[in-house]
Amino acid sequence: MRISEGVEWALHCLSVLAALPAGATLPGKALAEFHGVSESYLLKHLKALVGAGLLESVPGPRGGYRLARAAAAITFLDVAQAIEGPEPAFRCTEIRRRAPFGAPPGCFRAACTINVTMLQAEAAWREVLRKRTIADLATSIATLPAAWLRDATAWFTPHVRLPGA
Amino acid sequence: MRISEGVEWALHCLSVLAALPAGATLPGKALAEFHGVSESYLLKHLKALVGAGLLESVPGPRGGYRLARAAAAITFLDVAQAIEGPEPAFRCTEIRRRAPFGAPPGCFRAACTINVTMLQAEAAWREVLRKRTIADLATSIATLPAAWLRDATAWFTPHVRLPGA
DNA sequence: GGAGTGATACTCGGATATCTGGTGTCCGAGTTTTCGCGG
DNA sequence: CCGCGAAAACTCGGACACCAGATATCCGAGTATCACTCC
Repeated sequence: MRISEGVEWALHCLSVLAALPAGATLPGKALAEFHGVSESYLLKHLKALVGAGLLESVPGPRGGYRLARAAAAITFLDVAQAIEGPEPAFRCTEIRRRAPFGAPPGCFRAACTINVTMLQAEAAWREVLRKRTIADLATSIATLPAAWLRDATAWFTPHVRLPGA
Repeated sequence: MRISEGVEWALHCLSVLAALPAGATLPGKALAEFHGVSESYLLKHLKALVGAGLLESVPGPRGGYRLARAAAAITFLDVAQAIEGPEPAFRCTEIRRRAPFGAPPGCFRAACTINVTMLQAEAAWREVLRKRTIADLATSIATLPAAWLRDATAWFTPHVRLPGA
């Protein structure tokens, strides 16, 4: 079991976008350079976020990405499912039905206990992620040293495209 | 994110072994045939369970596998970690440190909130699996139709090796 | 000086390679059984 | 009839291919900007 690092990238990018003025866009190139990752590959993940309705993309010069809705309305679960897909991690293949002798009809009408348990565990996992939003990340970023926040703001400013300008 | 189907196979095999008389062994060939899966590949997973201390293997004719401890003392979590490995599914790569401008020393002393949250979600996942044991599977199997249980017992009997015999 | 127009530069989007890890298979090491032989 | 021993059969264990999905990259479509020309 392994979670794609695209989830980590997406969460960091969303936290950056949440710190921008309302409506402002930031190109993927800036996001990639800031995080020290491949721009081309990051775009692949950002595209998934656009498809999931978490981001909006603006084409052309002065374009980029911006949040599609309020940061408080974007949960970690939304991001994880946008990147990893909605399917559960555990998929029951019903091997109990493959016994070499026949089974009476309706024998396995009840759901497989193994499957039920694994899905319960995943539900607990999702429940934790559903309670955390991108807005929570913004508050935690505010606790970083003021010097770093100033440097970060200075670095981002030339790349930010304000809506009215 | 995807859980190896080896976890499903292992859980089903353990539930079968838990239904045998105490100390009896069952060869991997019978387990594979019963579940309709590749014997060679199943052995790979059973070997992992032996390495994790959940199963004991007996070599030679009249050999096979048996539980290393009581079914009630083997949790779903033990099985999942034996197959998937102990590492967390989410691995923080600390991309926040890669900003193109320097960071003051000790700037990121606090743990990354993203990492903390993802690990909390995994902890919730593990907590559910820690509460379920192989013994729980045995009780759920008892609810299957009596006809099927009789057929299953009849099919397994020639393959079971009792400890004293 | 202002409007129109073309070229330009920059953006995202999709199609295409590469690579790691799970999946599947094979052959070898070890042990118990079994059969044959001798006493 | 009983004990001994070698061969055989069956088991697990580890090493070797194969394949799907994640990773990484490149090129093309689209749009706002900018410069230039003309009125």
